[in-house]
Amino acid sequence: MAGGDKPYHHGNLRETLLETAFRLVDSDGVDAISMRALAREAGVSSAAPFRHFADKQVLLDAVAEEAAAELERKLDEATAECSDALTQFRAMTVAYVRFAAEHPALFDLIHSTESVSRRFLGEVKDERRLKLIALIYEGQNAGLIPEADPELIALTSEALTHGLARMIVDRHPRVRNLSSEDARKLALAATHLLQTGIGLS
Amino acid sequence: MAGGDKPYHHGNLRETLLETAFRLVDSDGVDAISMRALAREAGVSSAAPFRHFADKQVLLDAVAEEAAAELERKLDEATAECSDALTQFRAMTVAYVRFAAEHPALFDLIHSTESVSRRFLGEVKDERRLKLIALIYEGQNAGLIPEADPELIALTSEALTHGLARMIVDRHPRVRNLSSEDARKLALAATHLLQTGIGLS
DNA sequence: ATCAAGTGTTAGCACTGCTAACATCGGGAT
DNA sequence: ATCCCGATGTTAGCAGTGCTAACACTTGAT
Repeated sequence: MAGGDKPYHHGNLRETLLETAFRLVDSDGVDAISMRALAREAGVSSAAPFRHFADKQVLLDAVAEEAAAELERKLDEATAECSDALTQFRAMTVAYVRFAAEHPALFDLIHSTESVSRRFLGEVKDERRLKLIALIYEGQNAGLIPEADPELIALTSEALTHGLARMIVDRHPRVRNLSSEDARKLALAATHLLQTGIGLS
Repeated sequence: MAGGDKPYHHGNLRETLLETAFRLVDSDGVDAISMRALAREAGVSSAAPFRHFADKQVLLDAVAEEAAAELERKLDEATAECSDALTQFRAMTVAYVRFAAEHPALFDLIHSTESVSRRFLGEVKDERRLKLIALIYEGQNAGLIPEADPELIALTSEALTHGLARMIVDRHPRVRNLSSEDARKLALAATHLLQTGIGLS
């Protein structure tokens, strides 16, 4: 058999496109991808991708979803080995900032993709927020945390984490060119400071 | 004279393009602008804009610069009527978040434009950070603020502010569909919480 | 008056997202 | 076994994009 003759049907174009797009976004940013280029890369005609993704945005949504899942996995890994809730929270913050530092384009895509942002941040992260709020209640009952609205305290923590991550992604001068190890230290220091301030420790 | 005959030269194409682009980004987002559309809008041929802006990115840089200046103006206005440094800091935070809530696309553009981000955040905001750090030193000398690295404390405050703004721009579920009045309250509450925690008040 | 610089024009290239019409394959009902 | 139909591929082409080259007009300094 002359092995070179590829079959009429690709086999699993959808996943191939998704993986290629994921890699490309991660390395070169979201603007670097084009349907036609993806098609070429997969050795397929320029119209083929549209059999699997209604339009470019749908493809990007799918990539964002994948990226969100990856982030989620990293967060799970990070918290898995922590015993108490407080250390879990710290580990999560560090992992979040670290992901942003290591995959800025993916991080950006996740948050700029309306549908995914809604689903991921809405559903998945809600249980984490509930955990956090539970922890805050706990702390308040023990008299360790001031009697401010727990939702507000949770939101403040999230804002700090997201802000740190964003400053890195946006290449804010103060935080530019940080190794992910530096990012880790910074996240740890900032959250520690916040927690010390708020009274978590 | 038959008034309709427009002259060969537009007169001030550059500024017209800039203004139109600014308005369009603000209302419809950065993806809504195209050189050709801007040219049409200005009643000029599609190649004309390139006499004034080497490429699209340069045009966007200029818009971002304008937006950054606008933000700066808002921050100045906000702090102008405040006496003590602490109230100034709070007002600045509120104004920053408010700008993000009211002009998400411009806010986004500012931070995604490498050159402007470097200049604006690097130069202009540096003096504000110095002010903030001075305030923190003051607080530490008076024993009101724990002896953590002032730079770190300043960075933490900035991260919180930027994070809040970003959560709004990114339409994070928790802060979605916020009126700018709500944004004001939220920013105030969060910074107050942070300051209370850190010991600024 | 002339000439160079500045600013506009047209035409066109290479690329993009996307669609329509047609081709091919594979698997389930007959 | 055959038919056929849906899934998935193809080619051709439209409208739009950023950008460039070659040319035209205007204006101000010499």
